[in-house]
Amino acid sequence: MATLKDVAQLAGVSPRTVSNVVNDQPYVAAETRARVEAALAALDYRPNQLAKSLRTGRIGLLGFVVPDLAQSHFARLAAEVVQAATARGYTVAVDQTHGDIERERRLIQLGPRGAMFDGAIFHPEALRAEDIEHRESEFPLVLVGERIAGDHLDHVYIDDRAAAYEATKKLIADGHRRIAAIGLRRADYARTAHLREEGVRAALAEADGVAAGHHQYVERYDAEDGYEAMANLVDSAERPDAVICFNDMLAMGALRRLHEHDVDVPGDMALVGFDDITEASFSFPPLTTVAADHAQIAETAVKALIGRIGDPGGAVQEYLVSHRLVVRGSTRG
Amino acid sequence: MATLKDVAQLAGVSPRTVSNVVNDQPYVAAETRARVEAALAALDYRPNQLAKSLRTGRIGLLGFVVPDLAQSHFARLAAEVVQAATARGYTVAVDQTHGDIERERRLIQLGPRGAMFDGAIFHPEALRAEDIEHRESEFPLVLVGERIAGDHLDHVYIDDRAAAYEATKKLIADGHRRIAAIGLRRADYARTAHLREEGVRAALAEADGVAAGHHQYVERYDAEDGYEAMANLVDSAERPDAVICFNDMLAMGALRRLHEHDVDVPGDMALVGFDDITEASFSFPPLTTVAADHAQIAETAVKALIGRIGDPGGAVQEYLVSHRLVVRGSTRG
DNA sequence: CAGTGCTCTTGCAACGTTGAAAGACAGTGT
DNA sequence: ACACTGTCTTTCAACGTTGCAAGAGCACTG
Repeated sequence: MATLKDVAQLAGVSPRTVSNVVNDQPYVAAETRARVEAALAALDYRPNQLAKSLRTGRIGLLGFVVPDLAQSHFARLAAEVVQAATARGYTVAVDQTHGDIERERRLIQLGPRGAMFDGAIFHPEALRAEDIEHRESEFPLVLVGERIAGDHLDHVYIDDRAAAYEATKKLIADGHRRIAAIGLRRADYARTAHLREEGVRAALAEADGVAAGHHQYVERYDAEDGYEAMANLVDSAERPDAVICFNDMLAMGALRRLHEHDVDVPGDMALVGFDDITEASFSFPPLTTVAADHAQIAETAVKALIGRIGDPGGAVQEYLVSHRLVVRGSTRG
Repeated sequence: MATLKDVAQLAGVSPRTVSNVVNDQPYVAAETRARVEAALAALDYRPNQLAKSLRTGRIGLLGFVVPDLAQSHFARLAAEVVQAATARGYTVAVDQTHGDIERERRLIQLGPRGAMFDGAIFHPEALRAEDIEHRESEFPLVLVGERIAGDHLDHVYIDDRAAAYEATKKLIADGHRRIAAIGLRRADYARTAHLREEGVRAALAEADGVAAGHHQYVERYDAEDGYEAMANLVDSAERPDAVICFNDMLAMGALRRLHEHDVDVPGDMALVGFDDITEASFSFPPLTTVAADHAQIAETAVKALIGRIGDPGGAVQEYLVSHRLVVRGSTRG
């Protein structure tokens, strides 16, 4: 692998001049530039990014850390983050925590992998507010997803309360009269779940003649949990005629249970999810769901992170990203 | 950020000794080690990976390059690759080509991002055999997916021909008598498609009284294409009673078309896909599909790549990974 | 008591790049 | 002839680490 020195020798100039040519500095004589460029081509010179980074302090690498890349919500986010980062000259390294709280704590403190990154975008799963409050590191970090950070870290989020409120309103408008939610959490750090719950309750409280079903608590947020939760509802004496699931995987599981019980969706029961994962549009019926704008989240997070890298001391910011209800076959209308 | 030098000064030893402590070298006196460790803790020393890499030549970073991370097949692969690489002390950087052939060509030659990686795992989309034959770079690269490399690059693949053969055999065994395929490609570089086609034809040729349906050519491999292709089959005079789609997204699109035409699956028509993406288990009915072992592919590719990094000149190898038919509701039996 | 071997520690240079600043040269004005 | 300006080029050191080789101290050997 040719270095600046090799090229310099071949072209008969100093390494510094070669560097100037490579980096398009002014004040290089046309004749010299030509000679150097010939040498560059002859040796097939490619700059050593490592050495460059060591010298300049900028690595051009962003971390993107999620619980599990295989979950389509995170995969789509990752795709958009890579896109947005690439457009700005950064490469993205991915890491998975699998919800391991120790790993997440370490990450918050150190940044991923001994901070071989300029900064990171992090979607925590198990982390709590207090973990973030005690953060000492200066490592540039932007949080996505759960809104647990208080005022301590930059954060990109959607208005979960409003989204749940709107989804519930729509079910009421469609004529449903008993509405349950699947996906509540008891733990007080599960902010997102609580906000969605609030939204649902607010909408129900405003409506006349609409009852709340037996809201279902779950441990994880996967299809299995949705399948189990729906078991409690489908044969209940007070079976709801509409159910809001706090993510799409829960809804997928719930839907499977409904199929097995020959419950017509949305005739007998309407179903709404959250996240708009790709599975949602291929279920039968396709799922009505609250879609955050993945591209906008990614774009915002990357921009925020790069801004933070450039200004480590600046004021912490929150970024609100829009959402919308994607109406498909699992609801009427 | 504290450096070896700072720690050395505080501990009253040379930087080299601190390095020895950090890297657990033998021949450090217990007393010295203790003093250095105290200093390390006091200054919260963390090694600069960049400097280390510059010196040692090993970066600890693997590239993983796919057409589009949002596609669940690639997302799952990515998740497993990250897992396997992490277990071996490597970090994974992800890049997307979106099927851009120029980008893929560049990648084959240079490695991603000016080779700021130790090596890369690459799932090409548009690349052809001749692009690889003319490769000059020594950059450690392992291919996954399309088997286009000939003997020029390490490659991890499944036996597509056998997989398609087995799937077709199963349909025949289930009593289907007219079997069509969706997903054929005209271009001669689309090896995977051709192999699957061969497998289907071989199984059909062996069977008595089983006809081939009108095999469908497609441009891309997405739901839209499957939806369109099925339009040609569903109302045809010679409607097949079973269809093999060369990936799951094609099958998803086909399934949607069947729903719209009120065709019972699998009663009136059975459906088989390839890849076992998560969507496949949540469609209605859930999709029977050929599943490659993602974990095994990832594990094999990472191992192969790390091996290649350690031995750039070694003989090129091919790795065959197992597959199996996941039988779900879209087929009988 | 020189020679040998063992443990522990250090100094130096190097990885490939760039920032800072000085040097070389030609042209211009006085 | 001299200072000054502007263009072009180079020198030097530094980023933080580790490989190499040598040095220091000590005990044991013959």
